[in-house]
Amino acid sequence: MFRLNKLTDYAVVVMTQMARSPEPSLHTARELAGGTQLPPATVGKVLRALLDHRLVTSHRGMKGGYALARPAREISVAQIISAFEGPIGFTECNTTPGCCDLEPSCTVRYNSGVIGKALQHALESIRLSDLTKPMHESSTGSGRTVSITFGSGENNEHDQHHHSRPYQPRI
Amino acid sequence: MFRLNKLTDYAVVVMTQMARSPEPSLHTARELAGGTQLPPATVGKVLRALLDHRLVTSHRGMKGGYALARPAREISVAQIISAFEGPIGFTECNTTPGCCDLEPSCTVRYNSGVIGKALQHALESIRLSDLTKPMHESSTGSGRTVSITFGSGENNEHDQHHHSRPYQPRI
DNA sequence: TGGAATGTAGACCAAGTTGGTCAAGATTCG
DNA sequence: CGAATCTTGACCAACTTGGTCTACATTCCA
Repeated sequence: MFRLNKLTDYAVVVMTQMARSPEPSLHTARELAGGTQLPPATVGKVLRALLDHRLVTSHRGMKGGYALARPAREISVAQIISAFEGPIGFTECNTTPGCCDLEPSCTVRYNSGVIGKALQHALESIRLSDLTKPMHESSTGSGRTVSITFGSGENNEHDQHHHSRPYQPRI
Repeated sequence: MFRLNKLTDYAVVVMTQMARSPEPSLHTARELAGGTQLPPATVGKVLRALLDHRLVTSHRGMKGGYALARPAREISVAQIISAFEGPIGFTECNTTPGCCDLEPSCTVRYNSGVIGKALQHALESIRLSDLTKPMHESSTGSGRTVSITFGSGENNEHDQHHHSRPYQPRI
């Protein structure tokens, strides 16, 4: 496997469904369930979790519903995944420090930490607005490229500057 | 989470431990358990699974043990992961075709398939020989870079050529 | 003001997965 | 033969997962 949980998958699908409408629009859980062919109760559960992590906003009452908390191009896939699965990391040791007590064999653990960070950066660069249209298949200049660099372990806050707009999405 | 199972993690650790010795060397399960601080029975289970997937070879008897099936730089992290977790993919739909019946909302699924393939290519480029020494932290030219390109969906067998030696490991 | 439509909260559970142990057997070496 | 090792498979407690259900709170509108 090495794949997302279903609920996380649903979260991406549901949020993408919301992102299809022009920006500030309300969607009821039932409407989103219909549009995504998912069980309404499960969609409700997903939306509640998204609300807890401030990825959507909610409005109660008869004309209530959910809306994206931010514009679609400012919501990354990594943010949705972390909301459901906690910090992105290859191994338990990468996310909960102290669980493996600095064994000498842990160059592996260290390196998988580097790999995990690289994956996270890649997922951080993919935005909700990228998912509403199928990604292009041409392998020429029209494709977007994400560079994953190994060996930049400690320079993360330096990279952080790019996170608000790392690549110009081509909608 | 979005992380590997423990057994998969153990597999990487155990195989890296084997890769530390000069190339064709035998290791008993007990010795590997000692070197990695893992329960011997669990290491045995891991090695059996690795054997099923032809990632190690075994020699029975009193002077028996396990050895890497190929040189360490020809074994990728992706191969180890797939052995334990099946095909690498973001969602169930990406790996078991037909489970989601071509819903119109499935541009998401298609795109997550593209993402999954990109992750797989990145993991394919990381070899066992890269894990025996800690990866360098310099962010200059000495770091290795893996380019993940979106939009190259159908060019996989073209990329396959690189898999036997995609990047010159710097041991 | 009341009722309908919506979100909110949490309990609940069947089914599956995970990580680990154990025991009995097969193979090889000396 | 006997010791050391791999081989096979059963086994299980603990946890996770996905999904449902019930009861309640809030808002809108007639």
